[in-house]
Amino acid sequence: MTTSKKQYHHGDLTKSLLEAATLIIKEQGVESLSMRKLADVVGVSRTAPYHHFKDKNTLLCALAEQGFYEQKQILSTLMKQKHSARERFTKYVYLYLEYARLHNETYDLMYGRTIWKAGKPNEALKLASKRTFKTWIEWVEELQAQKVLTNSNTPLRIGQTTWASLHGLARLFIDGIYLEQSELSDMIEQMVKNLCIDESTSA
Amino acid sequence: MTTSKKQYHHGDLTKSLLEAATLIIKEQGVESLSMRKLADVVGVSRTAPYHHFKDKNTLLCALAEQGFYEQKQILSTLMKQKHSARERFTKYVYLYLEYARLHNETYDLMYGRTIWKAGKPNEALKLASKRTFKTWIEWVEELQAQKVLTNSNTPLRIGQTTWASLHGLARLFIDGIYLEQSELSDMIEQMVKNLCIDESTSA
DNA sequence: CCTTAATCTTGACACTGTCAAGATAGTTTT
DNA sequence: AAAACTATCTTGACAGTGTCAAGATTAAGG
Repeated sequence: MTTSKKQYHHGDLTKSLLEAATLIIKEQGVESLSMRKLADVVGVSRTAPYHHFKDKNTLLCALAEQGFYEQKQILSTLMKQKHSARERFTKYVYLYLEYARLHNETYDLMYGRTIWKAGKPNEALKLASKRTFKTWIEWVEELQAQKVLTNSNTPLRIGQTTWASLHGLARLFIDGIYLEQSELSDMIEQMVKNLCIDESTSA
Repeated sequence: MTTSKKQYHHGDLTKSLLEAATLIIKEQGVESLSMRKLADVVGVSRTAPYHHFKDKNTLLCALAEQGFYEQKQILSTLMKQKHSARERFTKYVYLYLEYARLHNETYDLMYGRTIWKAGKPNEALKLASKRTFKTWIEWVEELQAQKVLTNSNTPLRIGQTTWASLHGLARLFIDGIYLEQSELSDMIEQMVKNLCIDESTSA
């Protein structure tokens, strides 16, 4: 697909594998990604991928890792925007759910049990997730100072519970439990109301 | 295990399978439950279970279904208790997370993608989940009337978002992302604050 | 007692992850 | 340029999975 078919050496298999895997999970779901099919798609023998990823789990970790970079990017961008703090937070909630919806299979790898419970997360993955989380907590601290999020607890705790709420909403949608896509934005609005300090107080 | 070893007919295989499966997922996780191992544990040939459950998926649906009955039980019990509405709600949040923690593998089947996305949920399962959800929404309506939950939206919407928040917290714990069990009750308290109307208002 | 229906078993197939050993092709050293 | 080395890829194999088709065994009903 990438280069001519009959090369013994592929060129950059690692990269090709990640790209193909990303595409497969997006179109067919994580559960139908197999090392063998992946190898076949890339045009290489069944075990070739094992010279680039120790495990299937390691491959999945790499995919999840990418997701964390993207998500951290979203965060950083939003933190630096003009607009009011409250507007930016609201926008973030929208973006968070949009990310989850658009990259739902990656999202599942990032926060699902496939890696975090069953398989064991990579060191690289742990690091990436920690960094993203840290960025989030820093923003929460700002948002507390700006009277968008409550001050009734530490940034860590508020960050955890707020994120948990977003995560829950995301999961219900991407796991196919809330099906009505049309109700999503309504729920988001309500969620924001739950999470933020009453608007009249901050104004 | 249940009866003497050499019976050709097992007695009540359906029941034995469910019991054994429940035990296996509790001790080893859903992902390491296989039809063949299950059959072996119960002392029967590999394909015998297929005369009682069309699919592996169907078996899993049955397990999830049981979970919904238990959860509805918790709900109903709590709705009828004395105490103030707010106390009961707080208690429910604790119980919800306790259930998720104690039966984390069942919880995953109930609300996870294994069934709802990958496999297809049973009719029986859909019904059970709908009933439980309906009970929940009814209670939310009461709680709104009693000024515990906000009135700023319909019972359905408030029920959805509130539940999403609980679900998110539950998931982060059972999927092994928040690991500190000690922080749980602190998070629960904060979550309740987020979800409920300010205490001073309702008093 | 003999038929019928319920229940369970054996064999088989296609698929999975992964290991060990060998093949191939660039790279480096002599 | 020849030889040694190393990175990369392949073939073969094994144990495990879900599940189907066909046959064996036993309980229940007439």
